Order: sequence, then structure tokens, then C-alpha cells
Amino acid sequence: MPASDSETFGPLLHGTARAWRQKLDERLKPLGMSQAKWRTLLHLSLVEQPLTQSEIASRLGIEEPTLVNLLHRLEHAGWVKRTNSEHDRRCKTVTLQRRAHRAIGLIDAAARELRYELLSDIPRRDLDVCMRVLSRIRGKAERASGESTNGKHPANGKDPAK
Amino acid sequence: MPASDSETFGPLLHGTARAWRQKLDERLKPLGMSQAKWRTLLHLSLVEQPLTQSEIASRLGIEEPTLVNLLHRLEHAGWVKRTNSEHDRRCKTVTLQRRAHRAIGLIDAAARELRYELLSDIPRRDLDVCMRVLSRIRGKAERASGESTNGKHPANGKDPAK
DNA sequence: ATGAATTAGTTAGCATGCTAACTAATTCCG
DNA sequence: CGGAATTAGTTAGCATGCTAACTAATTCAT
Repeated sequence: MPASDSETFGPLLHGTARAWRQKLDERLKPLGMSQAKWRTLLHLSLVEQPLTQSEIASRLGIEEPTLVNLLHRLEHAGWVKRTNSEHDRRCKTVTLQRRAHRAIGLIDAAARELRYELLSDIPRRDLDVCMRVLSRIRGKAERASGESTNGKHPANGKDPAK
Repeated sequence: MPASDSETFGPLLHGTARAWRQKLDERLKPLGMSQAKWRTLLHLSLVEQPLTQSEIASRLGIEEPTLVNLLHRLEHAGWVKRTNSEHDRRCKTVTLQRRAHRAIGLIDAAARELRYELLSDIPRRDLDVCMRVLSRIRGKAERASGESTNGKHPANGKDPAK
């Protein structure tokens, strides 16, 4: 039974992502930060123009209600500020507070340090292969909801209970 | 800048795992199931002896309180039953209900089908490389909490607010 | 120009994960 | 034996994600 038994790919993928996130969260905790919050701040710091909430959600790849919640926490802790847009009264734009500008360097350094620890001794070529495989899987999982790539599988027969 | 910019490895890993889980949950939904629940049932179905809760948590790689919650839902929906152990009154053993035995085949087929769709056209060798890389990363992320591999980074300066 | 459709944001409610702090039972040791 | 330490399970409270259903504002189409 090779280490590559594809039965185990799902759990392995899931477990690796979880372990990485947990490790990062553990390191960011003393800074009052977490991966989800940090990612948000980072995206905000990379643009000049303030973004609207839906733009941010889209960049982060999360749903709007998830972001609303996240922003509540970020705003409450003084990392960001929400401002009603002039032009479109539906929109709010989100800007970083000074505090965030000051902290982002530190936070980013912790993330980069972890990345280095986890990836540095893995051969570049293997990493490349791995990233291509992941991209491909993610692409397929995100595209196409119902349609099987092959014609097989009715994929449903009964709806037990409920 | 190649597609393999290691800056993007974290988000890619995280995003791929999320896309996979979401796709599976979407397919299991009509069966009243989800990835977390299904994994639990699957582990229970692979042993003859009923397991205790702590054994299950350990096999699933989740914390006990997380499992307690999960089992509440599984029990409430009639998938499993909890029984007080005779020998050790602290323990409870968990067994599958008939309903679960009947459904597991269906559920497993859906999971296997998805795995096939996502992985089948990826060259075996690439998949092997990818799995080895992931294993290595997970191993490093799970081991060793504080110790940096290099001596750099004071990694802390202020504990803002809170 | 106005009613329908769309878009931005929110709230409510759930699922899945965590840590901290607790109870009850068992085991370990002196 | 009997108190200390350990183990199993729980509760409480939070973070991060989701969908569904809602309000308010804007845009589109007739």
C-alpha cells in the first residue's frame, strides 16, 4: 500500500490545510490576530482605493454574510473602519486604521516565517507539481456543480428520511 | 512569476480543501449528510468493536468537545446510539443504527465518485508527489509548536488592545 | 417615469472546529 | 486504604464558514 493511495487524498488535503491554519493562528494569537482576519487586512493593504464589502468578499473568496461578521470583529477591535459611500448609498467602503498599518508588517512576517519553515526544505520541483495538482483540483471542484465529467452515475436514488 | 510562486501556497491549499469539502457537502446534502458526519459514520463502520468517544475523536483527529457536538446531531438524527459502558462507567460506546448501515454504501459511493471526478485525470506520478509534499507539510505543522527552525524572529513586540 | 429587477448589506440560524473549565469515575501511589 | 492524579465526557463561549430571507438603494426596460 503506497503512500499514494488515492483513498487518502481527501483527508490528507483537509488535514494539511487544517494543521497549517492552526499553526498560523497559534502564532498570530499573541498579536490579537488570526488567519481570517489577517488575510482581510492584507488584501486591504494592497490597494490604494478603499474597497467595498462585496469586493473584499469576492477577493477573499468568502460569502458576504461571512465577511459582515468578520468585519464586525475587525471594526470592534479597531483594525478597520467602515464608511458610507458618497456616490452609492448602498455601499460601504472599508479602510484600515492606523493600528492596522502598524501591525501588518509584524503579522506578515509571522506568516512568511511559517511558510518558510513548512516549505523551505521541499524541492522546488515537487512544490511546483503539488501546486499544479492543487490548482487543477480546485478548478474542477469550483466549476461545474451537477455535471459529471463522464456520463456515468445517476448519482442519486433515494432521499432517506427528512 | 511562475504559477508556483510559493507566496500563494497557503491560500491555494486552503482554498482547494474548502472547495473539495463544499462540493462533497453539496452532494451529500440530499442524503441528509455532510463530510464531518459521514467521516464519523465511516470510521464507526470499519471496526467490529464499538468505540468510545475519545477513541473516535482521536481517529478523526478532532477534539473531544467537537465530537460531542457532532454526536449529538448524529444521535438526534438517528444515525448512531450512545451506550454507557459496563466496565468503565466513565465511558460511552457509540454504535451505528440500522439506518446508518443502510445509508453508508450510498454515501461512500458519492464520496468515491467525487474523488474520481477530481483526481482521475491527474497523472499518478504527480499525485504521488503532491501527497508526499502534503504529508511532509502536515507533519511539520503538527509537530513542534514554538521552536523556529532558524534562530531569527523575536516574533513579538506588542499586545495591542484586548 | 415608473415598476421590476438587481445589487449591497444585514440578520437569523446552523455546522464545524477550537479552548477553558467543569463533573464523575477510575487509577496510581505512598 | 485514601488522597492525588488521570481519564471520559460535558458545558459554555467563541471563530469562521455557510444559506435563506430580508431591507434599502440603484439601475433597467418599457
